[in-house]
Amino acid sequence: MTGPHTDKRQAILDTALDLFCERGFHGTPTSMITREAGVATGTLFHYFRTKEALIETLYLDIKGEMREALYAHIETKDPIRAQIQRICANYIRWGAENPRKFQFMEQFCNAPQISAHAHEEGMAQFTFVHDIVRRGIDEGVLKPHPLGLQFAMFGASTAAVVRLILSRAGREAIDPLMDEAFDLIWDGIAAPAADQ
Amino acid sequence: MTGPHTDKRQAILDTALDLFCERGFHGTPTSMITREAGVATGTLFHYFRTKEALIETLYLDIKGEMREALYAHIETKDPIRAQIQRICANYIRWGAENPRKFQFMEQFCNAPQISAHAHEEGMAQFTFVHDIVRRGIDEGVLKPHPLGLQFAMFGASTAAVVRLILSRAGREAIDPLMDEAFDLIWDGIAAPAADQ
DNA sequence: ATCATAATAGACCGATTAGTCAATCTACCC
DNA sequence: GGGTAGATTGACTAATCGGTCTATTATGAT
Repeated sequence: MTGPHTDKRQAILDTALDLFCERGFHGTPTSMITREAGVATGTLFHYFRTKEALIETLYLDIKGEMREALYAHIETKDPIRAQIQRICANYIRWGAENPRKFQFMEQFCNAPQISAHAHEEGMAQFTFVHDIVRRGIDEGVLKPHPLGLQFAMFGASTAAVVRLILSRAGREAIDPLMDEAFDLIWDGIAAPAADQ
Repeated sequence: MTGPHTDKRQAILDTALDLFCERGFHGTPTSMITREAGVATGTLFHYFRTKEALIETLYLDIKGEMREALYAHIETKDPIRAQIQRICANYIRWGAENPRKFQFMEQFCNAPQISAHAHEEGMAQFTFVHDIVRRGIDEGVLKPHPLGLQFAMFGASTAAVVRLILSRAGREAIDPLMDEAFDLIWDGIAAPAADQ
């Protein structure tokens, strides 16, 4: 799987991730990507038809990786609270361990440079979170507010915690902050009598 | 205040706001801005020294405007809960009524194209929110979590509500959603006994 | 009427861009 | 060793970019 083939392609993707984060899409010339990656300009366009195709591949790769991370150790049989806590912890840990990829998603998850089709495909990966929230509402564990509202607040709050952790960059352990954050989030979305 | 002077300068700012939102900073040529605004290239560089100066002016203008909106009808003597509800409502209404400006702030509030100095100056406008949250924690009305965590969650949740409203673009009244959203946010950050 | 200053215009310039292309290199099969 | 398909290269191009410059017009004070 790691031949001279995969190496250069991956070097281009890795370099592009860094540069797009730091300088934006149009702010990063393809010539800069290839120079930093140590390949020729032609090599980039051998693997990716256009610059847009490159960022779209990057976007879908990372979104898939993120989905895998969020989904880890989720047991459908567990109570809703435990499942949501798991997702929350998975998200925060993934973000803290992959700051570049987290930053990339924040910057480009609504960017016009990425086709609407890719945005849809990326979103579709997270229906399992939607389903869990819906079940929580149906079972009366979560407040009966609109699903979209609950989902949006849950996602936004968790992302905010990651941002906060990254801005303090390793100056404190993340585990206690993670638990405190879940308490805040849970109290917001859970029905009064149901939080254990 | 509205001479032929202010007109063209404002036309450039208005057009730049739209185009930067739709296409990003580097994705928007100055020539496109001037064409859409109906002025000559020279006129843009008469009012703004560089393209960066243009976006920085836009950024600080909007951030100031936003601060004014958030601060409206805040009475220091009111209870903390009422003040936070007011800010929350002000924010959501401003975002719903100024979708372009809201989108611009989301996209560029951490963008590298805007100087660190301008970012600082922009942030400094919102210390009054910080102060209210701190007072809430001191008085025991809000949970004793770290100020940064409380502040981040409050801001992120409110922004998420605006995003939700904008994505549904006028298909429902915003007032009920606004109240529901505040309930969620408040239950998350408030101390158990203190939500009234 | 005169003059100074600011507003406006758009042709123009050097630098930079995304993407091409013909040529070479590498790896592997027979 | 001969052949083939894919990987790799970097000089090259047509187009576009941010910004300059000079010229012209509008405004207003005296």
